[in-house]
Amino acid sequence: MAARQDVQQADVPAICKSCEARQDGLCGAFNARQLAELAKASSRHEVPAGTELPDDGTYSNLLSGVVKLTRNLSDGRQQIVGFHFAPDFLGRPFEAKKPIRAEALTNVALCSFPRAIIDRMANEMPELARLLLKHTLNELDEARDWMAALGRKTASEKVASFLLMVARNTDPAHHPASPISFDLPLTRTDIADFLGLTIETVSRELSRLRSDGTIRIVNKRQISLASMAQIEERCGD
Amino acid sequence: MAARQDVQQADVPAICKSCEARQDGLCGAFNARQLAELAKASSRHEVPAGTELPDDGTYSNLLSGVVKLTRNLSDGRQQIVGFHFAPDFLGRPFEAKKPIRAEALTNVALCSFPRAIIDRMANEMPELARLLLKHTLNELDEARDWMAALGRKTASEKVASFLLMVARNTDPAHHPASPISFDLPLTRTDIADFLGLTIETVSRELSRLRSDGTIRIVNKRQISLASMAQIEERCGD
DNA sequence: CGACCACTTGAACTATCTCAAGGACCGTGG
DNA sequence: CCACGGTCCTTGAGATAGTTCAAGTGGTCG
Repeated sequence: MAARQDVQQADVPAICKSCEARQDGLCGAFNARQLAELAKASSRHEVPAGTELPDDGTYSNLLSGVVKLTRNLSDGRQQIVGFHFAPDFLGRPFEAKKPIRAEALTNVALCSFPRAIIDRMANEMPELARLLLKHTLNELDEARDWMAALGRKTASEKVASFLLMVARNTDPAHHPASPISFDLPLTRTDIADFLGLTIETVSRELSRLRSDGTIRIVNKRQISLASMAQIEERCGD
Repeated sequence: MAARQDVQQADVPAICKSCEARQDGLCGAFNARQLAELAKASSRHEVPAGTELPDDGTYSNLLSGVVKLTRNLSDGRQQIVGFHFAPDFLGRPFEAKKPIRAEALTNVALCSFPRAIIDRMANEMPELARLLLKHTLNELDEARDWMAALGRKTASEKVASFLLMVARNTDPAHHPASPISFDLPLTRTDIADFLGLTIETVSRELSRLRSDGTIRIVNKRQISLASMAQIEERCGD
């Protein structure tokens, strides 16, 4: 077993060897042979912040950066319905009935595959199908968490919950009692569009959390928290 | 091809023959042999309105009735994060991180299977895995639609959108221009918990839609619409 | 330096909530 | 049959969280 692992390891394509997505992302499901096949069809590219990522039927590993997903009402009101942080996986087998736009919030690096390859592999590999399902269920759970936040939390709880989410994505293994600081990959407008608030309210609530001593605002985009646990108390759930 | 279909048809378990879920629900993916295997392990039962459906590791087809899914904040605030209408499919392979409660809103009939059987079949049948994924993606799209509604719609648009959703689930094939009437399977409290409003606001907005002439309130729980198209205009999207 | 952009802060406004009262319906028990 | 209490819903009046409008700060870039 250990030996077989080693052999496989040796055959892993060079481009995949250092790739984060092999551990936590989609590619963890593949063996060396499958990775080699995928690597042949994959293409790596980087896109600058602000670029819209067209829904062109490819699947991608998000190697670095942050992507937002938005739904728009007809008169221009906007709601961010989700984020992708590295090493998430983007793309889906079936079209959404109402369009959802994906846009890079930061510079983003992607490793993309044609849809057909993943779809075929999902047919052949139950564990890949299972992984895709698990991934989608996670997104569903997150969407439902935010439904509860949007429907039932106060502005202050929404902002705290948002900061906690970013902190968790910055360092998933962070100790709950120790301080942490991170850059917000979003403008106030994006935060407002995510939390269902106005930018003024977001700004005011951030100021309030600062005067509370719950957060420090280092540099508009850079926040530091005394601890995850402390902000968690403000989230209302 | 037609002949083979007939042979399969003949072997379909009696209990499945008249079942709605065979057409639109999960069981459409199975052939007669598979249905026979499933039917042996399945159990049909009915539960009265108000019953909590425990997350006991079974999967179920919802044969009739309506189920709500709720998330609660610690201080008792409640948000409904989704509904299941017949012939939806309930149950999931992986635990949610935060608990979600399912409760029957009306009397409900279920056809349940042990998780292990479905999970095994999903491993053996790529088209079942695909159906489960498609189903989950649909739920995700719906959750995101409601995120946009909760975050960005006015109270009046929320109520209109809710009525439209119920109307669509009552008769998915309904002509957009012709009148339709239906029973609300929810109390005002449930509607409020879904839309992130108070019951008073829900009541007032319903009254307003009635004086607008957009809806008729026949009997508190029974609503009739002049047309789907008309209510659609009030939804804001 | 000046213009611009993202952000903050203040003050007035408003959509929605809260609190309170009353109506309609329903089952229960006399 | 009616009286009773309970639940669900409606409506009104006042309170408030969050918005809107407006002014001002600070940083960045040409």
